[in-house]
Amino acid sequence: MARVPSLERRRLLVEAALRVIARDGMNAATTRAVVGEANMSLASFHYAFTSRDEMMRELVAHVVENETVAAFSGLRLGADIRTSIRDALNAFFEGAVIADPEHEQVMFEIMQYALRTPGLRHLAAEQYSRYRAAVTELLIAGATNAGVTWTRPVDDVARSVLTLTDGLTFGWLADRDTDAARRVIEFAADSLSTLAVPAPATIPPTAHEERSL
Amino acid sequence: MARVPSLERRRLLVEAALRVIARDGMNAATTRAVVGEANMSLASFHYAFTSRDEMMRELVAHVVENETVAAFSGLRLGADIRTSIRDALNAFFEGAVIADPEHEQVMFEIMQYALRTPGLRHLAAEQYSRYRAAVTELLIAGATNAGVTWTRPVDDVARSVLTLTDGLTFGWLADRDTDAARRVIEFAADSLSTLAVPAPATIPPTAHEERSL
DNA sequence: GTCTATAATGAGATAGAC
DNA sequence: GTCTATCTCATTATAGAC
Repeated sequence: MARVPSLERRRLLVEAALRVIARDGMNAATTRAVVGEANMSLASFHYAFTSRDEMMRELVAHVVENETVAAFSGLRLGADIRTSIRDALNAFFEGAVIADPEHEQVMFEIMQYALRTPGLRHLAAEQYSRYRAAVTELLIAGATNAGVTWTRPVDDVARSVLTLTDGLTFGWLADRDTDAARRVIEFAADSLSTLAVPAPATIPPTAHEERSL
Repeated sequence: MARVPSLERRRLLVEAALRVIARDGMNAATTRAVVGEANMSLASFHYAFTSRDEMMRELVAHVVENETVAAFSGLRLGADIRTSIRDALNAFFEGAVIADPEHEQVMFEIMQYALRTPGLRHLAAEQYSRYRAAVTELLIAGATNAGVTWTRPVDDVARSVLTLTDGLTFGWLADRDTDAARRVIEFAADSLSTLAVPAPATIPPTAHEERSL
């Protein structure tokens, strides 16, 4: 592989590493396995990165930066909040968890690697925070569509959503009981929809109220 | 260390390995690190186990066999189901997660190791099933105490409990936001208590009903 | 800029003395 | 049964030829 710019090489190596990790786990992502997956020489690796640690740091940062909950994009929001939540949870479960279990497992493993690696702990928190932000956007859109408002701070609701989806994913990875997972989704949709109430008719602030600030 | 029976040695090594894993993670549990922790020679290790893999298998099996949700034992169940659930979740969170985060992280890591290791996948499912069984017992006791019954199969309720506790633990490990976790616990207690309804007065089966079977 | 060859380290496992 | 010494192998990293 001749004349590949170094930055491009770094990207190719990180992506190869992610494939190796998805296939065989974090431990299997040795430098040799990664360069093999990328069809590069060992020397090319050390030309692009000074060490395996440096590549792993970049890999974690890359995931934190680029990972989004793809299953949620293009979701059609219904008029009923309970249905919207249920559809979104099902889209996540069928489109992300069942369709690509390795990917979800990799996300768990990378999170744990970050938690175990000095200097990378903050990236775990950052990744979790990004997930929450993505869910928050969805919750706001869904509530607007359904004409409801959340009875608790939307970031708290988002954390409850993530609590449920993480636990759901983890449990399914453990025993692959798809039917049981679907029943948990119904429970989750019921629970989350109790946090929404019909929105009051939108009242523009009166002149008085505006002045009082 | 003289004249220690081999079975005892195996146990000592597995326990040493668990300490190493809690301190430094699964990858750090090399045979050398483990025998160092156990104050044994490398040769003693290979006298007790034929290989590191064999020890890891035994370690996973040991955890599956012996791990219980210690925080739940000695829990006082109240008359109100919502309060019982809330107390139990708080006992778990304060007594297990916050008091010993490494231990919870080890459980996640061992689960993942089992999922990644051919021949050990079934142990992941078994561990999850044991957890469910433990929670099921608690749910039955709690419902009896509070004079309620569950509106869904109690195993489904148990899975929902585990979904919430796993997700809660995972989220807290990610960003250590204890206040946010406490708010999730309130949400979880609310949600789970909607699955209970007052029990009908206990009616002993009539002679007719008994004969009809 | 890229690759071959190899150094340096640390891993799991084993032979054989005691 | 136990320990010392050693073997073999895979890993990360580097030096130097092209």
